[in-house]
Amino acid sequence: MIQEDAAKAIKKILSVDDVPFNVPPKREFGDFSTAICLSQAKVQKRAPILIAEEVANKLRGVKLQYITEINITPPGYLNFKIDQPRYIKSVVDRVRKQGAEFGTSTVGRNRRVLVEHTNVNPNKAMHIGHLRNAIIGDTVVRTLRKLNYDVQACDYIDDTGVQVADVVVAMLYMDAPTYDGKSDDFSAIWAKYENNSDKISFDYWCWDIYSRVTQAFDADESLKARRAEVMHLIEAQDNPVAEFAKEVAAKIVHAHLATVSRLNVYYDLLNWESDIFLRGFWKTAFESLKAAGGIVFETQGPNAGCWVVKMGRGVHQTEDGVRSEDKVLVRSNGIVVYTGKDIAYQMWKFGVLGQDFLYNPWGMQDNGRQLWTTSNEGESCERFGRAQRVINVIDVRQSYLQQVVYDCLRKLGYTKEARNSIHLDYEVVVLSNAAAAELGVDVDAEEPGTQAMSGRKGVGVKADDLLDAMVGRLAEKVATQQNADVLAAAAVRYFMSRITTGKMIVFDFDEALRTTGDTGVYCQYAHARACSILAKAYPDGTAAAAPKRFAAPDRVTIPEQELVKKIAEYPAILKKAGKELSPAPLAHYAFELATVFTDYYETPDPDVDRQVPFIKIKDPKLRSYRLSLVDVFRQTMANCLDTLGIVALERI
RNA sequence: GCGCCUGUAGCUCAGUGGAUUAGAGCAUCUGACUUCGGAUCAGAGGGUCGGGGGUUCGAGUCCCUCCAGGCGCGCCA
Repeated sequence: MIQEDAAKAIKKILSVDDVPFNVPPKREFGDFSTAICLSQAKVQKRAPILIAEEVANKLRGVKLQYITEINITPPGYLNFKIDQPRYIKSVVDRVRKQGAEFGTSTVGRNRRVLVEHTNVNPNKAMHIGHLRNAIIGDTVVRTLRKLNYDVQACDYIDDTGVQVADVVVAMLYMDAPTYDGKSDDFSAIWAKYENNSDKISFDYWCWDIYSRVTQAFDADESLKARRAEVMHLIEAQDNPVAEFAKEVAAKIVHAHLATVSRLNVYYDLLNWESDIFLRGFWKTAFESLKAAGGIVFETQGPNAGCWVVKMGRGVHQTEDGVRSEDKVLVRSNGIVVYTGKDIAYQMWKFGVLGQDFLYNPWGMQDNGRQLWTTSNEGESCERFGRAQRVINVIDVRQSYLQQVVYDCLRKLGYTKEARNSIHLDYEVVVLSNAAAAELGVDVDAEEPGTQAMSGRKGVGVKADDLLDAMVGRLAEKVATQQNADVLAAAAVRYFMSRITTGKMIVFDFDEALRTTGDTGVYCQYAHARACSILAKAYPDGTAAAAPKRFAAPDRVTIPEQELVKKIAEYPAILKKAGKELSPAPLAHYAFELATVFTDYYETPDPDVDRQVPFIKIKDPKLRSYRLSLVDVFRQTMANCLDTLGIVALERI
C-alpha cells in the first residue's frame, strides 16, 4: 500500500515497469528504500546520484501518503521515511476491518484451477513421504483460494494398479484360508484381518502384508503367477475379485482420508483410475493422438509393435546398443501404459477430452465440505474438470513422465493447455540412518547417510505414527486432548512446510518432534499468548472485544514499528506463496511474525528502564494502543496459520 | 553418457541482483526483573556461501567450468 504509492510515482518519473524496494541497513537512512536509480544509470548513462537527486526532487513535489521524508545516500539510493503514527493507524484499521480476509486478494480473478495431490496407492498406510505431498498440495489449494482462484482439490486413486493387486494377492492367497478362485463370498478372507492378533487398523495390516507378499514373490513362483492372474481380473473388472479389490481400495482410501483429516487436509473430488478405464477415456485420447499424428506405430527396432510418442533423440545407437528415448504408450500386447491413461486424464482436467466422469457424493468432511467421487453409476455434473490451469503435485522422480503428458497435449494442438500444465515437483522424504535404525533397518546409526523409504520393504515412518508420537510428546503441557491433536498437526505441517520443495527432507525423529525454536509450536504459542493477554485485558469478552476505534499513537517505539511492518507484509507473502506454489514462504513468515511479536511483548519500549505489562498500563490511550497491536498480530497470525492449514489455538 | 535437483555455521535450514559486519533455529556455554503464558527471552563462540573463472558500479543470488551427493533416462507406476 504505502510502497505502492511511491512505486507508482517513481514508475511515472522514470518510465520503468517495476520498482523493487528493500530495507536500508541503517534505520537513520529511512524505513524503506530503492536502488532503482543505480540500475537506471546504465540506461541513462548518467551518474546514479544525479538521477536520484532528480527523482527525489520530483517526488517531493508529489503528495505521497505517509511519507514524511525522502533522502539520498551514495551511490544513489532513494530512502523514504514514513509517518509512523499514521501508518500504524492505517495498518491496524485495515486488519481490523478485513479480519479473516486480511491478506487475501483478487489476483486469481476466479480462474479455475485444478490441484491434484496426495495420490497415494490405496494398498497400505500413508507414510511421511505421502504426507509431504498432501501438505504441499493442501497448502497450495488454501493459498490459491485466498487469492481468489476457483480451486478444485482432487485426489487420484490408482485402484487398478499393481500395488493394489499385490495386497489382494496377499489377502487371497498368502495365508490360509485361501480363496477358492470363484466364490463371491469373501467373509473368510476378511476374517483374517478382523481376527488379527494385534487389532491393528486395516491400513497398518496391509502395510505388513504388502511388504511380506512382495518378498514372497521372489521365492514363490505360484504366488507370483497369482499376481498376473489378479492383475488380469482387476483389468477385466466384471468379476468377484475385481469387486473385492475395489472394496479393499475403498477401505484404504477411508483410512487415508482419516489420516490426512488429522492434519486438516480435505478434497473436493476423488478420481478413481477404474473410472477412467470404465468410461473409456483412453480410447478417446488414443483416437485423437492417432488423428493428430502425435503417436506412431513402430514396425521395427526396439519398440516394434508399440505405439510410441517421439521424444528427444528417438531411437539411436549407443555404446550399449540401440536405445530409445521415445515413450511407449501402447505395449506390443495392446495394453496401454499408465502414462497413456494419464494423457487422457490430463485432457479431462482441461475439459478438452470431450468426455466426462459420472459423480456421486462420497460424504461430508470434518471441515463441512462435501466430498465427491467419480463413479461408474453416478450423475453428470459440470463443476469438475474444465480447468484453465492444472497443478499436479507429484514428486520429482516423475518429471520425465509428466513432460511426456504435457508434450502429448502440445502434439494434439492443445498448446495453451500444455502451457498451463504445471508439474509441482518436490523432492522426496528419506530417513536419516538414525531414524532408519530406530525402525529396525540394519544400518549404522552413527554413520551419516540416508535410507530411502520403501513400501515394498515395509520401511518407512507411518503418518499416523508420527502424529501419535508428537501428541505423546505434547500431552503433558497441554490443556486438553483436542489441543494436543491440533498442536501436533501444527508441528507436523510446519515441519514439512518450512523446507523448500526442491530440497530433500532427511527425516530425523529428534528434529521432527522438536517443540522449541523454529517450529509450529512456537507460532501457536505466540498466538495463544496474544489471545491470553487480550482475554485478561478485556475479561468481559473475548479477543473480539478489543477496542474498535483506534487512535494513532503520539510516539512509536522500534518494536512497535517492526511488528506493524511485519504484519503489513502478509498480503505480499501470500501472493509470493501463490506465485511460487510453495508453503515455505508462509512458514518462514509465520515464524518471523511470531518472533517480532515476542520481541514486542518482551520489550515494547526499549527507552524505558522497566517494561510495564500491557494489561497494567495506566494511561488508557497507551494501553489501548498496545493491546490493539496485540489484537492485529493475533488476527494476522491466525490468518497465516489458516493458510498453512493450521488451526490457531487460543490457549494451549 | 545425457537431463534435472542439491551443496550457505558442528547439525537442520532461510536468503530467486542491492548497502560497512551473509541471517534463523538446534546443539554448546553464560545469564534473565517480585513475570500480560519460561514451549520464552538476552548474550557469547561458530562462515574460504563446494572450487575456479566471468558479467556488473554491485554476485550467496546471473553466465561458464570443474568437484561432490541425490534423482531420472522401462513394453513399471
